[in-house]
Amino acid sequence: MATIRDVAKLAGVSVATVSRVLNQNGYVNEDTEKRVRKAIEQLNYKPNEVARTLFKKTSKTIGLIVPDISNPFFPELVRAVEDVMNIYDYTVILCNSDEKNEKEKQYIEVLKQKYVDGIILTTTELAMEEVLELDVPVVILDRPSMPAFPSVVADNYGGARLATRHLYDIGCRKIAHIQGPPHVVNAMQRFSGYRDEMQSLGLWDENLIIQGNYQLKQAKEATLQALKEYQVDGIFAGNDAMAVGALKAVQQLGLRVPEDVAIIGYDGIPLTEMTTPELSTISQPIYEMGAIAARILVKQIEGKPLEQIHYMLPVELIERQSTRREKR
Amino acid sequence: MATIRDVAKLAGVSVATVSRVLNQNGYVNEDTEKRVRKAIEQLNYKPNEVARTLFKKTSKTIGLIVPDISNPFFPELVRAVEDVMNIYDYTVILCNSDEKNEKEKQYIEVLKQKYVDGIILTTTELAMEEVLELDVPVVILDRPSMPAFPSVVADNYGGARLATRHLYDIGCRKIAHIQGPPHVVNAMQRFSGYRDEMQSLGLWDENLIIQGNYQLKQAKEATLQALKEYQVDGIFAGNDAMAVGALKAVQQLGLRVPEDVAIIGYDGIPLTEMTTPELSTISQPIYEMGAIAARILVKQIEGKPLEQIHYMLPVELIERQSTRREKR
DNA sequence: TTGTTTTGTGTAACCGGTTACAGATAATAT
DNA sequence: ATATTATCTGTAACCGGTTACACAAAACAA
Repeated sequence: MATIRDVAKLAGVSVATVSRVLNQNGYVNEDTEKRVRKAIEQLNYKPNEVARTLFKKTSKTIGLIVPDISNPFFPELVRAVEDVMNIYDYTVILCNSDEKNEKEKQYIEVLKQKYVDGIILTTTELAMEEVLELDVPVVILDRPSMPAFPSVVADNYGGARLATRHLYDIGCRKIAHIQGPPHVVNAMQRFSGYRDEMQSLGLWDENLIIQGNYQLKQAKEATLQALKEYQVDGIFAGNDAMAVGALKAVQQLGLRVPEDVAIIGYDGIPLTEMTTPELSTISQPIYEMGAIAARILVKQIEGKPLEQIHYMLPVELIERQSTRREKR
Repeated sequence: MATIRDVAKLAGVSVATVSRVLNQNGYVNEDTEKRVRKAIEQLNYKPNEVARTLFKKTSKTIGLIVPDISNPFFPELVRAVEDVMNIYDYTVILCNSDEKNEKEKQYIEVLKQKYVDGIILTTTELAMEEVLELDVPVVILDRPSMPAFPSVVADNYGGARLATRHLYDIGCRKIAHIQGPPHVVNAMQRFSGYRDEMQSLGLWDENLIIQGNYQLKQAKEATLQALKEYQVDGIFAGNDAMAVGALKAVQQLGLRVPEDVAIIGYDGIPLTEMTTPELSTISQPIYEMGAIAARILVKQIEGKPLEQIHYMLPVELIERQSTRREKR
């Protein structure tokens, strides 16, 4: 691979001049520039990003830490981040934390050693001291955070109320909630929305809470159990995977969806359109969340002011077959 | 951030000695080493990976190019690669090529400039000169390649014959095939398997070929069309998303699955368990493919010999409700 | 006792860029 | 005509590691 010194020699100039041509700064005579460009062309010279990074302390790379890319919520998010970063000529290092603090810390350490210019974190319970110590711009994505860090989240609480209310509107009165892991903040926010709506409807009953751990299978089993013990005519699942689990449980018991039990999920992943019946859901603007996170990270990196630090994006009720029945 | 020189000063030694301690090579006196380690501890020193990379020309980073991470086949593959690379202390840069040659080339260029130690390519039709020019180890994943490059693929041809034969075995005689994009090699291999099996069964009829472009919606529309024009009692879809499309089309026409039309997909993504009825499919060992690709990339990087260059992994028929009926 | 090998450490060049600084020339102002 | 400023280019230090090489002391061999 040709180096800047090879180019300089071939063009008969110093490396400084070549560097000036490359970075389009400082003064360079037109003819000189032409010679340099020709040499670059001839040698098929590409500047070494690593050398550049070492000196400039900026790598045109960011880290993106997600719990698990194979969880269907994240691919679209990751795609959005990558798309936007690509526009700004940044490259994305993908890390799977499995929600484990230890793994997360290790990744952050490695990312810092590699001089990443910023980090987007989609994570639960990162000890905040760690993050505070970061000398790197950070954006917290999907998971609500401390006020100090820019963040992009969707309106979990409002979405949960919306979902619950929707079930009420179509006639459900025994509305169960399948809850995500207690240590995941957004799961708790969705639970709060459900609880508050149920209370204000005068329907609150804590027996109607089902633990699903954000997993299809666990949600299915827990729902089977719950349906045997309590009467239920509507289920609000904390995410779409669990909604599918609930759907399977209900169908397995020979009940009809939505006639006997209506079901609504949360997230709006493509999967909800693939079931039979298609699942109603609260759709989060997943791509937009990723894109915004990426954009505000770039702004921070470039030292530009953020006109807004916390983004709470609205969610949308998507009404499909699983809750479609005549309103009473 | 502390540098190696800070450590050296604090420990009262030269940078060379510190470097020796860090890399556990050369001779270092026990006491000296202790002093150095203490200094490292005190300063919370972490070596700068970039400086190291510049000198050693190895970055402990690899590039992973996929068509589109939000296509449900890839998250698991990516996860596998990341998991394995993580074990070997490599970091993964994720790139989405959208199957576009131009984007792919740009990524490869950037990756090279960043001194990645290797690249895993999941791509269709990269002009091979580009790859050949790579002075970086490469593994081709999922897409069959030229003999020169190590590759990991599943048995597309065999899987397609298996799927087709399965439909025959459960009694189907008018077996349609929903085909992926003609420029994608694995789509064509699956088609070949279908064709050969149909021919050997004496059932071949080219009217039974449906274009689905690997997309759910297109597959659904095309299937609706096809079902109106021809009689069909079995559908083999080139991937699972298209199988879902077919399922929706069949149900929309008021036909029963599997009684009137049996359906089988391809890939074995989690989605196939979420539909009603659950979809039979040809399951590829997705995680294993990714893991093997990562391992042979590491081997190449470390200069170890590969005991095998081309891996063709077996696929498996997963029989679920969409093809479950009494065999005749 | 002398020669050889092993152990331990430091100096300085190197990886491939960027840029502060200096010096030279050309253009413009006074 | 001289002072000032703008343009152009090169030298060398620097980013933060690694390692070839030199040298000294200790351990061992003859």
